[in-house]
Amino acid sequence: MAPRSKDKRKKIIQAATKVFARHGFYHSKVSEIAKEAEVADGTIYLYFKNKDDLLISIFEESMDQILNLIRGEIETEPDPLAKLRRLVHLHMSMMERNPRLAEVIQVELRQSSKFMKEYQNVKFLAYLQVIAEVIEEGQREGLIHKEVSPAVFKRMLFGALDELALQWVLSKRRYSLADVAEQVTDIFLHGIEVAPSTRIVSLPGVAVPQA
Amino acid sequence: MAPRSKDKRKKIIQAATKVFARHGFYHSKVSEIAKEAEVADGTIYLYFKNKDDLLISIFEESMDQILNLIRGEIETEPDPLAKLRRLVHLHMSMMERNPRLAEVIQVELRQSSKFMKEYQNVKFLAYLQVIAEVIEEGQREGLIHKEVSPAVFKRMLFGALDELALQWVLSKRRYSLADVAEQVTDIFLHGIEVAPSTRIVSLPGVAVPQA
Amino acid sequence: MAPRSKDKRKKIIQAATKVFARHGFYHSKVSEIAKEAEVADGTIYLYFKNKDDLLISIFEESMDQILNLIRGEIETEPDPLAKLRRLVHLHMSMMERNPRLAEVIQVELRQSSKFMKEYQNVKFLAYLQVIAEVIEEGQREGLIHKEVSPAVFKRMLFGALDELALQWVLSKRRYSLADVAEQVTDIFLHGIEVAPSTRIVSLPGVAVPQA
Amino acid sequence: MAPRSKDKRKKIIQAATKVFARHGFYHSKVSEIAKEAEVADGTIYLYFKNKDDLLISIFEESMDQILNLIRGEIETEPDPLAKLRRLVHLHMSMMERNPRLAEVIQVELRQSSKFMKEYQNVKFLAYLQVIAEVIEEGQREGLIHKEVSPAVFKRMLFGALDELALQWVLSKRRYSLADVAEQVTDIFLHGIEVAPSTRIVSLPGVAVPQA
DNA sequence: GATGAATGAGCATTCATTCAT
DNA sequence: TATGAATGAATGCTCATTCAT
Repeated sequence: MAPRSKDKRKKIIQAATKVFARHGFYHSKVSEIAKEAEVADGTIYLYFKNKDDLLISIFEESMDQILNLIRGEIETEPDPLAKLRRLVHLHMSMMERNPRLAEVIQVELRQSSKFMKEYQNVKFLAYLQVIAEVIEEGQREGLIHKEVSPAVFKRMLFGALDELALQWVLSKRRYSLADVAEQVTDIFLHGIEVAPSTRIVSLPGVAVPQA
Repeated sequence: MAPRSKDKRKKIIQAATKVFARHGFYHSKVSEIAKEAEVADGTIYLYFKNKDDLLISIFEESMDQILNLIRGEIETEPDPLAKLRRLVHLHMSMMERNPRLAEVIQVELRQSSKFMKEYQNVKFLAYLQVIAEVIEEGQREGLIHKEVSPAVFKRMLFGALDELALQWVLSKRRYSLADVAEQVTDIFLHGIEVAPSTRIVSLPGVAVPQA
Repeated sequence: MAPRSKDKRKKIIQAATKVFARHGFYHSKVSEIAKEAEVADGTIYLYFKNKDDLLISIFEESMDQILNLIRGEIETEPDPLAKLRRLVHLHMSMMERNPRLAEVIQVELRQSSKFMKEYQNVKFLAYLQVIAEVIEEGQREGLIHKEVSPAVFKRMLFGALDELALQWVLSKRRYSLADVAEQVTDIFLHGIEVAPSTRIVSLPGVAVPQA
Repeated sequence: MAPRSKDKRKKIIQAATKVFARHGFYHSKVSEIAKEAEVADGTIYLYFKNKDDLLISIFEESMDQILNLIRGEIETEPDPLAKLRRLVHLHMSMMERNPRLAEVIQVELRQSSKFMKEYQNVKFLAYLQVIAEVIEEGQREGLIHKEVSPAVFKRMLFGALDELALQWVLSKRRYSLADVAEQVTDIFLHGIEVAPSTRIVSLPGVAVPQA
């Protein structure tokens, strides 16, 4: 029952990621995944319960890796604000380095969230929790406003990153996601509003110095 | 097109929204939509090219409505910041009032953006453009930082709203989205960081006044 | 939902009977049945729930016909013994006239009795019941021994007829089943034992008159 | 073949009998048989050509045993009629002692007779032949009517026994087959008809002595 | 001999779409 | 316009069998 090799499982996961990214989950054929992985159709079923399980496994294992990487990396940052900046940067650069995985996660996660309603996406929730914890830490240290709800913020941030990564994927990755990451952090940390005290009213016909 | 026909088309759109929300696009059967709309299976093909076209039409028409509503409503607001606040609020309350439509847009939009890569989702882009224009207006008026890229911001904001609405849909709508809208605006407008000048270091054992 | 024609259903039943007789239930392909019936594969599923249902329907409808025929025919017979003789004859001649149906019933009934354990084969039981009732009638009229259990006898008779019909089917129907029917009735009615009183002991070397 | 191998073959046969009885031939998996026999899947193919061969072997070997047993046992009986009675009794008690084997023979034999049309079921034919020989012997001795065709009778008897045993198996073996055996012999030996000379007409209102 | 991971042919069933009425 | 019976292409999954170890 225990399949012979770890390699084969990995090859199937990689092939499935590739194929799902190419055609989308529903339009992907198990036989194409098998061909891509250079195994027989039936072999896939030695490692995965069914096609759905394959998709779920891609998520779980990717999320697990991302989670571990991020947890390790942000630990070394000096304060919660720096951690947040680092987290955003890591998220985007991981997507940038694994565009096919990005595509699957971006495009299929929503779809799957439907058929995985019962399935508790533990890994994904853990990922969001990392964000929430950084916020809470920042609040305890007086660096982040107490009014900010960690539960709302974690989803806002993820949603923003997710949408930007999707756009990047769909645009055929023609620009740098890392640059985008900077802007995201700036906006979330400072907001977009010019503070009223420093505001300079722009009057028509009058040249104004730019901030 | 006779008025009678307009009704039928509308009934089909509504039935499809209901059914797509219930089962997701791929698991929805045309025959079930027909039954729900109280028309024959074949009748659907008199109004829509195929199943995909049905999904696209739901988007287009909903987006159109949302777009028109938002454009009209924000026009009356005094300044770009108020417009932004109003836009966020409208987005969320529309979702709140049309949960089934919300579900289709939230859950199926991503999926569809994949299989409809060629199809340019004009209405959706127009919606994003409204956001960008408000930002540009704010920047011209000196109310919004010049460094903020409207192109990036519009997707960040949409992504954040989208994710929060999805969460709300999946949570079976147990809380108020309108309340969430407030928090979103606050964070985007003010950021989450406590300004260094006003920062109060929290020292153990020393009671500190809260901001 | 209600399919257009009675004819189509009948054609499918006949095609299935043919194909099941040719290859056996498990080796028959739905697509071959469809081809034989000159309908599309999917059409079969408008009339039958699935492949099993097709087999069950063949049984039910055949049994129903046989049952009705037999009930009508034996009614006209003067006494229970004549009814029994007629019943056996009818059973065999029906098989003889519908060899393919015979093959399905003979060969697949047993197999199916396995997967139809839950399914109560009402028609078959009704058929057996007809036999039992004739026996009971004969016992009331003093024509049949009281010790004979109708419940046992009905299965004995059916088993005997069934086995003989099977053999006839498998032998490529090279002899007359009607003739066999006569022998069956004789044996069941008179037994095989020569009554002791009329017994003539056969002595070696002594010619004995044959009965 | 080493003694060790004989054991393994036997274990496989027994496991297969068990599994076939449980699920029927077509729904039984070779892997389940292997598990039941505590051998590897591949091992089965060292002893049997394929799954069909496994079924055939069960028949052949069981029939062989039954045949030898019956031949030995009936030899000691004084006359053909006693031999017949004994044969029926032995058949039923063997089934009663090996219900799983009974199930396979009863339920799967028919099915198999189909897909094994080429395969001549020599052992089964030999079994039937034993019956025929007893009849012929009885006819030579003047104990059995000359008109009875041994070829027809052997199948009638087998069919009756088979059907009764099947019914017993399907009824979850809730009654004694040995008792049934008695009735079968009585009916076949004496018939069911009350001899006209001894017939007592049952008149309403008149008490009649029961035979 | 024994193993069990790997193979891949095989097939029932679904459902979007058509078209005769 | 409207119908809905008929179509038939499309595919996930099973499991008997093989063969390298």
